[in-house]
Amino acid sequence: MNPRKTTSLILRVAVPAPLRGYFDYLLPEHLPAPQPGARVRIPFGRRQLVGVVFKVGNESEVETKRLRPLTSIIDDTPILDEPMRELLSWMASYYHHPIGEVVATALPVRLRKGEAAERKPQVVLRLTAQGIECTPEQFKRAPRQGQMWQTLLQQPDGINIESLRETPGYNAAVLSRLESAGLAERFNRQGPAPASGARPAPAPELNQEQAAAVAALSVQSAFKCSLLEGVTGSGKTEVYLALVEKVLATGRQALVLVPEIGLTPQLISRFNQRLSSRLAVLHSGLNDSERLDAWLAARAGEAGVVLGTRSAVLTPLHRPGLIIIDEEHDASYKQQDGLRYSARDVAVRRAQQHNIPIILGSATPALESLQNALTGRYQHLRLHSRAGAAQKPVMRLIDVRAQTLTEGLSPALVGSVQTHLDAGGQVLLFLNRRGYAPALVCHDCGWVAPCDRCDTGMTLHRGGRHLCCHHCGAQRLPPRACDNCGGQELLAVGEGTERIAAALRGLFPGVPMARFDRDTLTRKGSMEARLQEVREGKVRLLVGTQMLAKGHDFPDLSLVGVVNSDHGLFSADFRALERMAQLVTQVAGRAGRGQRAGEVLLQTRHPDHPLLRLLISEGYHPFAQATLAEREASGLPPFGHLALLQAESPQPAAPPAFLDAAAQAAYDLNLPGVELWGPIPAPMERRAGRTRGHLLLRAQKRSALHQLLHVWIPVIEKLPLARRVRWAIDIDPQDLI
DNA sequence: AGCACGCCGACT
DNA sequence: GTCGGCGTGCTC
Repeated sequence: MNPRKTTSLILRVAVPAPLRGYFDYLLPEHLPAPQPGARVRIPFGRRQLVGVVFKVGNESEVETKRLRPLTSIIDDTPILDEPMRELLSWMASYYHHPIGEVVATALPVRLRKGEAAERKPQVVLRLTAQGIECTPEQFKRAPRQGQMWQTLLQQPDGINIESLRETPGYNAAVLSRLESAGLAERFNRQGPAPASGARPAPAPELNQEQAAAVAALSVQSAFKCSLLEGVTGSGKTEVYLALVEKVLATGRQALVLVPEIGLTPQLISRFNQRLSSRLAVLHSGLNDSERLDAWLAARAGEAGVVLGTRSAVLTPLHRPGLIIIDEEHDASYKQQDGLRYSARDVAVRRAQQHNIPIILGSATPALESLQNALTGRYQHLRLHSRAGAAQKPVMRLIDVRAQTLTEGLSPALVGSVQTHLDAGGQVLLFLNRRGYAPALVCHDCGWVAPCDRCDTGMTLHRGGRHLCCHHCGAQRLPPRACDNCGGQELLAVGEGTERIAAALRGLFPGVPMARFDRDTLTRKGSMEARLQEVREGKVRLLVGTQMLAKGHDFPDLSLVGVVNSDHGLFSADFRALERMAQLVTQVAGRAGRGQRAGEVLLQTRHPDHPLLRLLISEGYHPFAQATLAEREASGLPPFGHLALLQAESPQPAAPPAFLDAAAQAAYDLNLPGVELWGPIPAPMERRAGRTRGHLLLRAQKRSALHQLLHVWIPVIEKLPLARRVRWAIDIDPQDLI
């Protein structure tokens, strides 16, 4: 079709709808031409939506008479700059996702709704001249006013009312008394708070390896991807801080991404204390206006450092200078619904676009990243030694096959726990399974209490008095008798953290213990409080799931016991073993970070598994290299590329029918270089009342895969069966479940 | 996704 | 008689 030209301007707009492609609009004569990157209000069907202009021109594929005029222009300056628009269109084409939805995920909610891209004025309280001249004696009979006065006296530029509310001893009445006495006043401040003036804390001296890494990385200013592979405790964060410092000194910004679980108040305050520049923190706890504020501060360049989780990769930067991805292997960088992007991969693309260096850091790199480092595509830097006096922990396997277990614990493990407790150490037992027991089983016939809506059994909680499905959240009371044979003897089989904790209470009475899992840590901040108790030594025994595996420093922890190391050894998901090795290595890294030598014991029923043995005796890196060889032999990532078409529906017949039609459509396209694996039922076929199916696509060359997807997806979309299922395409899928 | 249109079952 | 069920079509 020939593009049609018109005399009036035509705007190509990304519209927030699950439809592929841009939509064109006419510019009404009374309006000035908006800049690319500006938001506009547009009529869409019977609705008014907020879209972003991507192109201003005079041609369209659509007949001019079918084009509608836009309603109004929201921004007179672009809200998304050119590199960001390019990144977003790259994401739309790479992840085969509608551009309008990609753009929407990059915008804070308030901007999505069309609100002005302005920082809301902050209400600030400061002392008046009269207030500054006060003396402590004047507050003798009003101690709470005195306390507030002291606080304000230390901040001559004033304190944001919002943050004042969170300071200890805040009281609205006290505040208004200071104001009515003319000692304090409120005013509105637009824009950034002046720098605190506090001097950053001095950097500790780097060891030789850290210094070498900093030296190697800080000479780069153009695009270069580096893998910083440093064992747990080797002090990667110090390397990051030194590099961020250097980037800040050149007047540029650093973007630092951390896993969801790693963005702790501890980490934030460490960055705050060590860096002179303002820090913008982006995490899930922010409300809409805080998020907009951080976003705008980053875009304006007021924040020198942007620290955030996955979605922070799309934060606009005024003068980008460096990107760091900490724990780059972490699964939380991959979004699992909607736009299924990998923040790590998007970050690499972004660094390339800005022509700036990017650093991927991990003790247990993803095999994809490791392979890139081994082939020389990435610069490979390694930190072998632990910082300070810490030593490498000793790892051993415990064969539990011929042992009598007490609630899943072997005599050898229990004995070691006792030894370490006697020696004054702390002990952590790790088990990646919460609840009391993973199954309720009939002693007579072997029936397992199932979830009604999923193909799985229910987990027992509260000492066995409650059943809960970990996949759909369904809850009910345990049956009194077997549904199958009526047998009265129902047994709790297997162990969860709750049961291990109960067992330890019996085995080590009087030893203070804490359990860390989603069931015991519901409130925000309760994790921090409990961790503080651990650091103070008030807790000697720790039981927990993977939320304990990462990032936390426990100087007195001397023994880590992995209750069950066999998760992932024989899984349907080819990545399960890699993830298990990462988790085991991470949790093992908690031991022996202080002066004590650490010991790590892993209970297993497969002590002869070659890769498990390799991991225990040689460590993660040799394990990863051996696993890479296996992947190469089978053509799996990183030696081949995958895309996954998923479908689900409450009607069991719909997903396979749709996937069959989709597979047929792919064969009909007759494009070479792509293998179709399936359709097959998903490993857990029914989940939350929906039946799920998979069609996996594999190609040796990424380009072949994307060529197929490019023509195939528009065909799938129009399949009549597509309306009967919920379907999604996942590029570079992480979880095949 | 939304939203409207359109054609068949049980009810104020 | 109509209120409303969800199949189908459309959005520059």
